[in-house]
Amino acid sequence: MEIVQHKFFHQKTLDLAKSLIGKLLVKETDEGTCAGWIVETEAYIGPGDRAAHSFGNRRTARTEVMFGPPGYVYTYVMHTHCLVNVVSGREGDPEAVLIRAVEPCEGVDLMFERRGKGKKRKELTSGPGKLTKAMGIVKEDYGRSLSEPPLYIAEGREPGEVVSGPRIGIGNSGEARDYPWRFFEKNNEFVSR
DNA sequence: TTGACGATGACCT
DNA sequence: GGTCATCGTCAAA
Repeated sequence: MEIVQHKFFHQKTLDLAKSLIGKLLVKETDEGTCAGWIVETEAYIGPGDRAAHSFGNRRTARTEVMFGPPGYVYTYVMHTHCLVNVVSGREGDPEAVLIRAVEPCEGVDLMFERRGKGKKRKELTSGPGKLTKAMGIVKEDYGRSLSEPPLYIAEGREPGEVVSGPRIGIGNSGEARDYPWRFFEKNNEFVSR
């Protein structure tokens, strides 16, 4: 598995969100290694994005990592689930890319064990909360570098056609709700919704 | 301290 | 399509 060059993270957040499609998200644990091709992402650009946790440069213990340099992990706990983001933007710019869905590549048996044997393959990683559970990504991964094990981004495959659209689940966020900042691989069955 | 509130998913009808 | 589980984070008291 070839880890991406660190400079890969040094591009505009919207470009990074699109570039991540087709890359591999890899997590190594004591139980084994899981990897999946990224098929769906969303960009969150703090300063002017009402839907982002870092809207208006709001800086708290939780959003702190987004103010640092790109290429680090921002995990967020939602109800009983955990969501994973890639920190983007220059140091001082609180931007991030949410990974919403991946297609299983390696460690599929382990994913079934974590998600439940009875599940369909398609149900394994077709959502932001599902993929973290399938791959064993936890809130303790907050702040890790994505350029080294146990959690990293690796070169993957050439994606099919990548299209964009409005983001999901951000309800009452003013104009930001309609920004086409969600990117996904067209006709891929692992894309959520 | 406390209370309100989700970038969701699973299960119900 | 609707409900609810259930918990960290944040801001106010």
